[in-house]
Amino acid sequence: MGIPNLLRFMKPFIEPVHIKKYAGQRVGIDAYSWLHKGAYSCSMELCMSPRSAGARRYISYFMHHVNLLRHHKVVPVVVFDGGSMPCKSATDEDRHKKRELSLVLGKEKLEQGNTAAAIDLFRKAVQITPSMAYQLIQILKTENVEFVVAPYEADAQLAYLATLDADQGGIAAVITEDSDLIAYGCTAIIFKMDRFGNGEEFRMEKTLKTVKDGLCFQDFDQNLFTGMCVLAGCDFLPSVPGIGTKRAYSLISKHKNIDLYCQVLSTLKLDKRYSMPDDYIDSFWKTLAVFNHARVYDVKSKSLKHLKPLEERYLNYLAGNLDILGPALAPSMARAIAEGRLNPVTMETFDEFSRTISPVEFIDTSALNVASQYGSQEILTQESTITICSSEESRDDIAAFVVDDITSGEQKCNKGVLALGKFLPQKHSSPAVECKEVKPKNTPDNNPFKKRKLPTDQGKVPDQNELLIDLDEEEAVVLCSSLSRESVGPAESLDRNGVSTGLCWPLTQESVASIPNERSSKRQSQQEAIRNITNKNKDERSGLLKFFMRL
DNA sequence: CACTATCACTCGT
DNA sequence: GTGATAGTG
Repeated sequence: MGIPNLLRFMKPFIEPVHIKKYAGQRVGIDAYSWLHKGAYSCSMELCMSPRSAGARRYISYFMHHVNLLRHHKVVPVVVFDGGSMPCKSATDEDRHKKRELSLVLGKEKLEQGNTAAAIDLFRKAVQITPSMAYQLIQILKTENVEFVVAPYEADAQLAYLATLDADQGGIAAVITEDSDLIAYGCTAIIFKMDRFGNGEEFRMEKTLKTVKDGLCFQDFDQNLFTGMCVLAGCDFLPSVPGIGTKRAYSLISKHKNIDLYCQVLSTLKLDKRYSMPDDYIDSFWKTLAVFNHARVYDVKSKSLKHLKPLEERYLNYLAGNLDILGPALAPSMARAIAEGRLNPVTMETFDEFSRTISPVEFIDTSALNVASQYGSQEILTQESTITICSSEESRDDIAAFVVDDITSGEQKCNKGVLALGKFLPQKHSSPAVECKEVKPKNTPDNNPFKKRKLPTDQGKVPDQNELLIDLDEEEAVVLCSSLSRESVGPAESLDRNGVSTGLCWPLTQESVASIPNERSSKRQSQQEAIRNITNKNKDERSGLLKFFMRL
């Protein structure tokens, strides 16, 4: 991914940094890198049962890092990838095939009972899908975290934002794992940020000024620097075999101050050592054009723009074939994509039924995930249905682990058990069967109106260890606020052996309060109305559903 | 000899 | 992503 070896090559110019350096400033986040790392923790679930609550742990991972930034008074701006670039399709396909292969092999290993090998393969098989991004976006919205979906590459969008002033929506730095940001000429990049906020910082101006370890970019400008990156090979264009970062650097160094690369390239072409594809020079120019002028979304004008204004020489060169910078999009489309309403890959609106995660769920998983580390019980939540897999205790004893334990740092299990009796669903005689019938056939089973798996569910042997509790949002909020104490700061989370696994952020009262209250009553009327329209035709139903879903 | 390509291994989750 | 090593000009 990115430019091979570039980070290693740039090591002399990369320094340790802590995120608090950016306190009070806006910092861009390459969503893909955190989504990918987060997906590591639930790769098996994502592969085998993507609709399960466990398959959403990546969201907790992501929000943990968002909260880390907010804790240090850094304003996160999350940037998602949009559509894929035409010129990258070869690389994309390649990766996709490898993932599918891993998935098949992983399933095989699982059948053979080799779980360890299966998990390993599932990790290689995880894909970050637009749907995963969409689900995260719903959480970001409720948490008031700014985000934007890039029309194409998130990297280009981030590099663009880094050129803007903060009051214009700009960002002071970018957090990513992708060295492409360097090629895009991003001014400040934080790589390898861990869960404590420590990372490694690259600054472009500094790099272009400093001489270190025999490396000198003083005669480089941004364009030369990007040219070097392209020569070394990137996702859009593989390098000429035998050329890596070092030779790319020395090639550009030798020809420095020569504003055209043609000489560099013709030297390369004449060099018998290397076999350069005939169309390499052509591709090189196009690739350089992408890194300089890729299409990005401009929040202010709510339309597409170029990363850097198009220079005339590119205009001539590309001969009107600007699609390689990302095909143009109508402003309305670009906006719908940027705001997360339109799937940038399929260009279809996201199915409203697939908005799966209510703020309630996030709160629960955030607080309870940590809590669950104190005991063997697994706590799953899904929508406002809170699933608690517990031991054989009676209903009233079913306990959510209380966050108090964690925040006080005590390593006790089940201390401060919260009796859930009062939240039990008796008053919701809301029959599961009715809800099930209302559900349109093609709706993903993770929609808010999905079947409620009750222990008494017909046709299914109830699992004695599984108890599902139906909460409406108001109740859930009460539950959550008692779980997450007021003004809880980051707390250390410990594993079963008492070893620190990092910090956690149970949501604060403030955060809980930010959930609009009217939602709960709306939701009740929703459910009621839905039940009443069981017999109406599908169109009418889906229209009504859509109406009620507009929260 | 310097460099790239490729492998196995590690980390965090 | 890193480090070790084999292969190359």
